[in-house]
Amino acid sequence: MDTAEIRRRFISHFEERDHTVVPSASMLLDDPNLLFVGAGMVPFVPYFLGQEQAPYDRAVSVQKCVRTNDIEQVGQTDRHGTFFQMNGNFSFGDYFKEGAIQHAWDLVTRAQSDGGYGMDVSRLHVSVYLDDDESVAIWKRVAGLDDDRIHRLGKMDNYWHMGIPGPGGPDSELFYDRGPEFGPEGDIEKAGDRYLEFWNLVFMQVRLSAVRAQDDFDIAGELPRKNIDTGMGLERMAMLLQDEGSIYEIDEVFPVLSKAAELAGKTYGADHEDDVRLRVVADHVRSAMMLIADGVTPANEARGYVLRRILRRAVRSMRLLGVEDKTLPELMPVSHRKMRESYPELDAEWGRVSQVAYAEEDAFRQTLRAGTAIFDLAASATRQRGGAELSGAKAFQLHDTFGFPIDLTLEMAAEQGLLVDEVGFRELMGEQRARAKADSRAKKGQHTDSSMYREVFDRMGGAVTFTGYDEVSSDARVTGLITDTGTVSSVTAGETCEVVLDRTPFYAEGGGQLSDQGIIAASNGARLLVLDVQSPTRGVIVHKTKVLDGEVEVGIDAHALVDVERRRSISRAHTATHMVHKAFREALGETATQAGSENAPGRFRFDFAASAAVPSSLLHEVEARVNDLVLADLGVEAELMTQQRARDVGAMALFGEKYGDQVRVISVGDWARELCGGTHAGRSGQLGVIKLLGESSIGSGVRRVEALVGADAYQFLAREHVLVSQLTEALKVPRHDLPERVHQLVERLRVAEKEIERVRVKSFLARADTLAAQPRDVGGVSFVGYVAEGAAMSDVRTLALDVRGRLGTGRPVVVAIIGAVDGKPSVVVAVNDPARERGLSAGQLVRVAATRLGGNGGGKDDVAQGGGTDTSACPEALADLETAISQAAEDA
RNA sequence: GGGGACGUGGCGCAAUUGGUAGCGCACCUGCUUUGCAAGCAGGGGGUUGAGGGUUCGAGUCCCUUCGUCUCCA
Repeated sequence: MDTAEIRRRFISHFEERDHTVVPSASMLLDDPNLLFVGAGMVPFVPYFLGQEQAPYDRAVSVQKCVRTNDIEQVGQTDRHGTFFQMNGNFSFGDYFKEGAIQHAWDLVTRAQSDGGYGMDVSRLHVSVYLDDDESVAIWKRVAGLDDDRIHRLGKMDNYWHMGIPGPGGPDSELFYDRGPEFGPEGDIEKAGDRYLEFWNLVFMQVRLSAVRAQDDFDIAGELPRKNIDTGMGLERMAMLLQDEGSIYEIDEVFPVLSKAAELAGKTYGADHEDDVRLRVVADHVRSAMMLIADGVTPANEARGYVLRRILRRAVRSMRLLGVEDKTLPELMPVSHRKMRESYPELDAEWGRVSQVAYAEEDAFRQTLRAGTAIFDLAASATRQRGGAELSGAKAFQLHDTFGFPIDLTLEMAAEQGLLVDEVGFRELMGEQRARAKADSRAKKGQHTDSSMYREVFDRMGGAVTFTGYDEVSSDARVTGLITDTGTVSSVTAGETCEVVLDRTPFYAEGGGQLSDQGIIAASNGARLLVLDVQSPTRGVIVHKTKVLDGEVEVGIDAHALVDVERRRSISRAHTATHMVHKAFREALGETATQAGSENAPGRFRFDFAASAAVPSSLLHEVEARVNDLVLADLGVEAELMTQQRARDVGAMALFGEKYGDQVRVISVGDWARELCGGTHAGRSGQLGVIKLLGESSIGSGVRRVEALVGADAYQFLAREHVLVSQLTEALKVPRHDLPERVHQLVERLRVAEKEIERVRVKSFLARADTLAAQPRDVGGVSFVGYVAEGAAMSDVRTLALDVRGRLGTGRPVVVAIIGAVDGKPSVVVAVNDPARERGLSAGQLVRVAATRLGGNGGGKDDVAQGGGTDTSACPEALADLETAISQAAEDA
């Protein structure tokens, strides 16, 4: 049974049993604590935590997941993958243990001809939590299992919680006995390879008040509504039903492995190390493809970094298999062909996905080239020293600074007959890790503590109502006050504090739109100035305020009043952003998706995916297009609809990013539709005018345009107009001749300045002849000392060298020229070879002169320069030089 | 978020303890030649990423900032 069929059967099994089919959420849920969705239940967490009311009692999903904690394990075992799919059925206060076990057992054991998985009952085992007699009884009754097939395990194995105070409960797992060839009969939790766990049923029934460790927590009481959360690893199931040895050999993955083996000229199964590499390639290529499809781009931090690492590990593994040519263009299409049935959106995104992946391979090859050069240097230096081992520090530097992977360093060193100090390398890696960990701990203490928001949330007994789509002022009640010290009951004038209201018209910063500002007026006359509005956790909107006057306490009634001008101005920018987004997609193709934006009063930034700089002609095209549509005065509508319907009407979005049923779609006429939670203008005509200011790069593959809208755009254009008028007046040419005229002027000025410089140097050097004609004899040394007023350092130097040249090398010569600009003297001393042989050094002599000038100097033996601060001392400086020369002559 | 490295003509790179910013390729002009990266002569092109500081003097040392590459979280 192929993987797509397994997922189909899973979904229809539960759909037939009244479960709502929920599409997979994006792996990028907007939770700052989560890199990626790493379990099937993650999108449902707000329901389990009671933060939101689930819109259904029963749900079924197949969730895309990525886990990279044990990325080093990939390929080493049979069942570790970075990307995997979690089949899950969920009950929110509906059926409990009996239902969950019943549904699971039925699907697993029902005949394949009857829509089930048809697994061999004699091979199935289950585990339950130690004292969960209830589950044991159900398993016996429903499945008819004997005691020897039901294993009671402890908290480490069979108790579930989220690691934080909240819901928890025992769980029950289903195992499949793969047979004696995978190990001896025995404890199912120990013999990892023989008994494979493939389905975990979690019975959420208690509330935990404290969690100290997996097996150390306090139970506060029963949950009022008990929930079911299950997870069946789709890849593991496929591996069992297809009777393959590992998840890398199932129908969705193996073709990539096979293609990689073909490219490398290897036979899978022939060599353990090669096998591991092939598995890594097969796994990583698929993970990377799915991540990019969800909107991740390679970067040096957070999610982007994880993707980069996955892609580079794939390329690197191919290299270790002996393939140095580009490999992703060969491999990723294979993965695409296998995954498109379950993920049709891959087809629409394929252009962008492949482009991003291939570009990253190119970037990595560039890094490897640079790293190889540095490695070669280090290797030859090591050999020259007579060493046989590359130091750990060097290996670490290659890795840390130049991104050169350690396994490649090892491989290349081996080729050159060198060892690598791996122990030293790992120590340094450990130090780096410790540094980063210590840092993130230090940061966590002060910032990410959201417990006080949760406290306020619990007290409210529900989410804050956002009224801002319909009104800009609302009556509300103060439900929470938070200051630096935590939650407080009141604040007074002058204090800054965070205010939570039960309902608010204030838009919290999000979706690229900046927050509203305004006033909150309490019923007792106190007023608060709202500076910023954020939503630190789902369901809570926090106003960052300064108390202007009076005293505010929790529970008081208040009137929240948004600064309307600012709101309108921001809304115009937001609508303009949508229009520009759509226009870019028209002009550049659907790959030009939004990568971020900022909507501020009167201006906006729009970042989007593009492989190269956008030509200015295209910018003009986009600008003209959106301004046409501003004039067309299209209506702007907001509408709630299902995800499916949003997709049908062609709304732009990364689908699956929200798990909720309803999404909000903003339409500009019939032209642009986009998922959006922001506020907008009523009609496009209200935007007035949109002016794009320019385009730039903000990272590989991402471009940014900045633009003005409305009054700000008009003012900008008006200022530009004035500027041009001033220029035409000053240059006395028609407007359209301005560029040519300026170009001419600049060119003529350049030529003229060059000519002046040439003449100036020539006339300055004219005196060299005179100076060279009358050197003074100082103790047998021909000495020329001269003060050139107004001459800068470079002129002084040229003159000194010129004069020295004219005096030849027939006798000792010392030339000293002093110039002065802006009251600062500079001096150059030039000495010829015969003079140097007599022990005269330009460096020493210049110090004598420069010291007298109130400064210092230095240089080489033949030419040296210095400077000072006292122009009036020039004659004395020359006199001192003469003394020093005659002194030296006497000593010699 | 925390480290490391690097920012110098269009591109690739140099520049001794701080002491006139150079080289190759590309470009322009002329000559020579016209068979696979042609030669010769001449020439143009730089606020050394930006901003401060130290110094007589900063590409070089110090601080701030921006950007690129990279590792760790």
